[in-house]
Amino acid sequence: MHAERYNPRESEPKWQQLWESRQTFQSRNDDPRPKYYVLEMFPYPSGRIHMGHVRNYAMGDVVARYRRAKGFNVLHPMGWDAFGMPAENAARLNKSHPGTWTYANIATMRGQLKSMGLSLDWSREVATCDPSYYKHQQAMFLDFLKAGLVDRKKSKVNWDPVDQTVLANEQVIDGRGWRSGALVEQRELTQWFLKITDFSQDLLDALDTLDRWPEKVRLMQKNWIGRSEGLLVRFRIDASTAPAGETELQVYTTRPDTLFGARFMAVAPDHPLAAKVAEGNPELAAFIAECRRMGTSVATLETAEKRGFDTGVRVAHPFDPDWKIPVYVANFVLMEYGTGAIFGCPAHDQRDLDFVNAYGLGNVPVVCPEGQDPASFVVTNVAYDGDGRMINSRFLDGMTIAAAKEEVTKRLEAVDIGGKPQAARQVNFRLRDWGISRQRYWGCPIPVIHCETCDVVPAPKASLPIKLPEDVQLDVTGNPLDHHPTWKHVPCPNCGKPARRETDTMDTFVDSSWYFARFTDPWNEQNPTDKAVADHWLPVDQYIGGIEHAILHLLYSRFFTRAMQATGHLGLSEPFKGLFTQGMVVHETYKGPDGEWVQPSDIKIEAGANGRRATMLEGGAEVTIGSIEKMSKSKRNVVDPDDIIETFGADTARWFMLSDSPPERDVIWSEEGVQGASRYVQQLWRLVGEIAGIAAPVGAAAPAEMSDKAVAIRRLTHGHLQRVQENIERLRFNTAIAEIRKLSNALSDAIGEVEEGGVDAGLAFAFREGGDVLVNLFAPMMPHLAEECWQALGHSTAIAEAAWPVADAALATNDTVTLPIQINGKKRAEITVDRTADNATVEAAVLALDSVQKALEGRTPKKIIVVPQRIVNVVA
RNA sequence: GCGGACGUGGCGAAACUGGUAGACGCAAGAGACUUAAAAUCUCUCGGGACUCCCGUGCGGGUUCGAUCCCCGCCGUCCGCACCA
Repeated sequence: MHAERYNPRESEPKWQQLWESRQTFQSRNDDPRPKYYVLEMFPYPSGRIHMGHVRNYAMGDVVARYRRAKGFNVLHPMGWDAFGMPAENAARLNKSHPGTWTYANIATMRGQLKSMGLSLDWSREVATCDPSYYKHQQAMFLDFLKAGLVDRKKSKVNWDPVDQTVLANEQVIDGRGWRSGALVEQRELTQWFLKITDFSQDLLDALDTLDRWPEKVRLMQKNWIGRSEGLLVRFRIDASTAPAGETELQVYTTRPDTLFGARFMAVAPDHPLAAKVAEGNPELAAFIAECRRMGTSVATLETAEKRGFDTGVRVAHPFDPDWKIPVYVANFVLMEYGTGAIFGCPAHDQRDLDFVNAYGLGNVPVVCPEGQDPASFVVTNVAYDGDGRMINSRFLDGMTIAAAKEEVTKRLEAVDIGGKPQAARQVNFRLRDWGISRQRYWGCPIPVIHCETCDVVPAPKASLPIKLPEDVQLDVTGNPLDHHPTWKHVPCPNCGKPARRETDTMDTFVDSSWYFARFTDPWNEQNPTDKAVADHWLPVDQYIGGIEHAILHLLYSRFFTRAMQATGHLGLSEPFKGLFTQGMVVHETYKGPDGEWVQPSDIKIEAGANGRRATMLEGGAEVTIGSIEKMSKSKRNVVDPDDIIETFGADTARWFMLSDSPPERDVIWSEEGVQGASRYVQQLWRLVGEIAGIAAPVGAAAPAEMSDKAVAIRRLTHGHLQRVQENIERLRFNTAIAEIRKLSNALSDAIGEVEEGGVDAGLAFAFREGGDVLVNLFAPMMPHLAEECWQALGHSTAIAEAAWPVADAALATNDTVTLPIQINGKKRAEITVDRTADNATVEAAVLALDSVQKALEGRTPKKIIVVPQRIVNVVA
């Protein structure tokens, strides 16, 4: 007997157990069916899952279940991005071990994810903090080292004073650490680098092949890589002003055409020439020191005024040995980009203009906009960086910018100074190598040994994994590994003398740069991957995660895949074929009587014709409803997925997450919305019960004769089936859900109409088909309810193992179409014609209509436009 | 400053990228059932001077026809930011 209400609390665990016992979602590497790899960005085991996870994994699960039903061998794994600072902080607070905290969190969150009913292959679960995982990461580091993809160098690094560690450029957001939010300082340290810049050009070029990535992400990566084409120009230093041993100054420019507009040269405060001059010039030394102080944080740099210091050094203009140009040290020149030196052309560069205006150096425009009189064209406060013709530039005058660039380049390439041309074309990238050294305990140890005799020695592969010590003292300043009494002391693998281990660990972004490959063969003890297996599964067909990883994780993973290809671990260079970046989960904020943030579960909202009003559940005090913001602990506008699953069931939570907004946009979590979803769950349950009562038996053949009514139901069924399918494939979950609701509404209406008259064989068949299709359609979103309904409809196997229904194209389209008729662009009538009717027939039929003749008011149509199966427009 | 996206009812949105603007839902209102409430069911729901007209941020343009294409504004959000 069909129960009146569907009870998710009873049903959901029941079906989860069935799937688990039948290993429904385990995928085999030797399955001959076509593969489909669905992956959601794996979570950091922070303690509990949040609504963002629910949204992310609900989307991935729809794709996985849909593809499985479509006959693909689906890989849908889950793991844990388990190294990182929070574990260390928590362990220090609780006086325990980061691993204890991490594994406890993993256990909790695994349970939560399981309660969501996700179709995951848990047999492939990995945690990056496990030696069985990081062992392979260490092995790959050694492979990369051997292949020349690793560098160790002293460099200026971003130092996070709160986390007490180094950050990569990508991890500094607006001058602050991405995790701690602390103002980042600059420090000189010797660091390990992965040579991502070896692949700058390829990482840029291959963006064009990622046609299933969001345009926005591709553009962000393009800008981040920051390619520019320019010219390296050597300026001769005037001998009488040159510091000892200095003969030339090399600059990089993308505007060699503006060379005749040069007013000054500028070098970075860290430039060797600046240091040379400063040796005998205390004032300059002081200026450089001040620049360094200012430059400790990126944030202060942004607002700083342009300042400079004349070194007294003069260089000769490349095209005029008598033209001497002063060399400044300037605070706005970066040592890290180009050569750390520029030539300043103030008329056509805003920074240079600001600089000359501060120091009274003047400017000469050399590019004149089209239509401007060259004689009267002047630049005062706004530099001109647009197109135009060359002026005041001797042999370049009259040329376009492009022609002038080419001319200058050719001439200077032909000049020989000391056996080398005076200028060379050069491509520059903004992208820096990836500094991966972190001065933390809870990360993957870098597998090298420092020996006084042999210098840096790679750890032998047989010694891997180099495990973190269990007994660690975390309440020390600096790196706990470095402070460990014994861990770092090892004999040199080369000469056997006492040596010490590298105590820095790897950036946790290294861990997440290859986990997608590990999932393909997570049991492999010998190697990070089995190349053949990895090449079979990869690339990931659909990757889903937050936009916040547009650069960091996604760029690192693209690099890592290339590095793994270069070292023989993979046979491909792009890891993610399809990428989808989902929006955040946001929620209203509430403030109590004293202006304090109040959490949603503590208030009551009443809605009436005059709007909504909120009060405290306890005491009834007035609550102010505030703006809608990303769920965050600080604003207390969080909703716990556990509470929702407990109250409404996982299906309701999943359905609401998918239904309310387009997936790439933010979704507003609301109590009303969840209740709407919950109501729909019950509605479906009742509808399926009614259908089960009148439907033909499972597997019944279609009768030869069917009433119009039955055919109409079949048409609806197949039409909606086709559209839901299309929408899921395009990841348009919200519109897929709208189509499902249309089908259930239609079936419900149809039942209401036939009840009195009884059901003939045709109708019984149509309802059997409609009910089955309906349940299949919502099964990817609400898998537990679907199993229960599937059973209620008389099926004895699980719907999770059922094939997707096949849409009958003939039924999905009607024989006739109803066309709107416009008179002069305004809709005036409608006409129903045969789908295949030709334009002449349609025209005649339209003109024969009374309503059309009336609207024409006796005018003769000038033109009739018939767009087949769309519209008719009569122009009078 | 540079680059990009977006702007549609009270709200979330849809419109197969040039073809009936507002599907599907949320909220609200009216009614039915009920002693009552919840649940459920039915109806209304962009605006107006309501057989018609106006409406997709604003002002123009192209077109038989524009939410969609072009030009110019306004606003919101995001990314990068002395990158030479």
